[in-house]
Amino acid sequence: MPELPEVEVVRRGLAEHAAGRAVTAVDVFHDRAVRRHVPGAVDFAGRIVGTTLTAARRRGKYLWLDLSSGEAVLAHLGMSGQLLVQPPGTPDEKHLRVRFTFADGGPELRFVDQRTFGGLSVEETTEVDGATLPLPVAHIARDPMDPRFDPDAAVAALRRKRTEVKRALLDQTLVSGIGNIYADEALWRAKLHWARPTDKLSRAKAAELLGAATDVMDAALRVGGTSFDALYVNVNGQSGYFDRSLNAYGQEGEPCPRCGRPIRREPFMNRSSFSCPRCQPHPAGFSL
DNA sequence: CGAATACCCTGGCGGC
DNA sequence: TGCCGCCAGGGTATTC
Repeated sequence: MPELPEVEVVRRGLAEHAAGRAVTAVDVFHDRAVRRHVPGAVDFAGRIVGTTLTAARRRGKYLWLDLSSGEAVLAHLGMSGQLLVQPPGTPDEKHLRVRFTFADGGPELRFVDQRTFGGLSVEETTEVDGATLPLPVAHIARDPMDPRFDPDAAVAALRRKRTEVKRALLDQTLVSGIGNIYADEALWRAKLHWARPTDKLSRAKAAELLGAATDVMDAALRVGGTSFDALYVNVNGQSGYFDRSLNAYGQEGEPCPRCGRPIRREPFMNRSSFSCPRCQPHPAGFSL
């Protein structure tokens, strides 16, 4: 699933292959892909055609292309969204939702999304704490790769919560970019069980956890960055090659790389959480 | 008001 | 072999 490192790979691809190009046509093949664009698909296309894509930007898992009109095309990949750069004439992907065609006659930009949790919209931008953001992103916190990310403020925000630590890690208004995969990897590195109460974490432990999340996403970006080529803006919305480096996520029954005990899987928020029973013991009073 | 839950989707895959 | 049901899960609206 695309989390921060995967979305950053896509952003870099767009910066290289889409920025600076003038759009001559936008075709929407599935209305659900633009459902967040309230005025509808025709308005969506009309606001983009005739403009030039001027830059590719990102905050957390949100991605957007600045338009020469002053608006921005906002994208969220959801679970299965891809942005692909494809030569004209390439057969349509089975789940092709939106196609951008350019004045230079070069490669098309295609939004492909099997499960349609992702989508595109054209948005106005606003200033928030010195950053220019599309309106729906205004409430999203800076992510750990943001040059102006404030680790101390993030630690304080995390510890102010009255909830389980993994819920807080996934809360995009505290720190953005972390999803289920990197949350489990960060918790494993910090030797914390996902149900530990946030407000009982020491400042140092919370800082260690956020540092671990930052490190694991940095490592994933370095690996994911090697696996896209000129045609594909991203890596199929998957984790790139980083899945080979996962210590906990998806590793149920596999030995913990640190202590050898089999990794367990527990239900969490209608999905799964993976942890080591020895390195990440249940908090006091925990029961499933 | 903050926290927790429901819901939106589709296809791959395990099991029978 | 075919089909049923489970599972993946981020963000937002709704409920508690």
